[in-house]
Amino acid sequence: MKLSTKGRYGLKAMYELAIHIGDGPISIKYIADKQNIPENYLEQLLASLRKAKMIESVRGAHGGYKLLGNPDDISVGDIFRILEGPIKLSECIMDNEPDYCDNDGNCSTQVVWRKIEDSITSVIDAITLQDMLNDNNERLNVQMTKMKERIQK
Amino acid sequence: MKLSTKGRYGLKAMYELAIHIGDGPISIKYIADKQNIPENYLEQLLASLRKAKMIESVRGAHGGYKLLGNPDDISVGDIFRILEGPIKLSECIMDNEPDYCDNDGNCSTQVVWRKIEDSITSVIDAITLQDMLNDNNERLNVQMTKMKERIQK
DNA sequence: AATAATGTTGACAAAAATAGTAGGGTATAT
DNA sequence: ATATACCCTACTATTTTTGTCAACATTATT
Repeated sequence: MKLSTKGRYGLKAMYELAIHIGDGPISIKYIADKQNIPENYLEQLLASLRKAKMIESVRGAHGGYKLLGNPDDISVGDIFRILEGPIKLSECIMDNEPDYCDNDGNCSTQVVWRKIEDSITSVIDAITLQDMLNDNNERLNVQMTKMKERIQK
Repeated sequence: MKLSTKGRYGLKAMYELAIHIGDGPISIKYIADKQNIPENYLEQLLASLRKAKMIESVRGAHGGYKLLGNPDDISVGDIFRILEGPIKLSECIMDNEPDYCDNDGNCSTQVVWRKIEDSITSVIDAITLQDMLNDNNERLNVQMTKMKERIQK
């Protein structure tokens, strides 16, 4: 079980935009370089995010992308659902064939899938871009403190 | 984000074996029919589970498979890890290149992956085959009660 | 007005993973 | 013996993922 690059690249790109919020539009090229993502591929991901109104684009020279909305209001789940589709590990056959359910192990496994889905959903919906920025700041602070201590010796 | 058929088929098969625990060996064909899985494909999955000592096989006529161990001791996580590999949504570049970490958004996203992984792991390790059997019994009981009520009217 | 930087779009293609098939072998109950 | 059933390996088809490319549209700058 692993995540596709869409989700990974997408989150990195959005995080990069969150870092540079207020800096004017950020170009695809910059994000691609910084986060090591193929430029032309990233282009497609950003297109999806733009259509979903999560970012906006500025065309022409000095153009690029900006977050649409506050890092506090954008969750990892929002991004994933756009790029990876809904969190659905397995279809219930009942969805398509309402009259049929053999009830023989299928419902039992469905319960399992649903529990996993719910767990993933609650995690990704709880993390916002702002949370990621905060986490990173904290991590940097810890590093700083360690370095200072080492210098003082 | 979805699960591969390996995990889905595998869990169904193991559940089927759990239902028939104590009944003597259950054949691939029976499981395949019951759970609607291609027989030859299921064969491969069961081979993996056997090599992992989760089930044992009896060859020859009237042969088949049996759970090795108690439904209480077999978790969904155990099954998944055999069939789908480890729950690792993304590699940390540090794993391969210990000297390098650009620390620029990568660690921040890593934290996210890890949280999701942990959440999934804790769910699938908490559910055993016995839990699934119990859930199913409960579901059947509820249905029974409803039917009785309807008949009494 | 010309140019360069940048996003837009849609089609195409390579690579990898997934899912399934096939067939010849081996063991065992009857 | 024969039928049943697991064992193993190789192959193939399909789908998904991961890109690549090229022609185009928009805008800042000179």
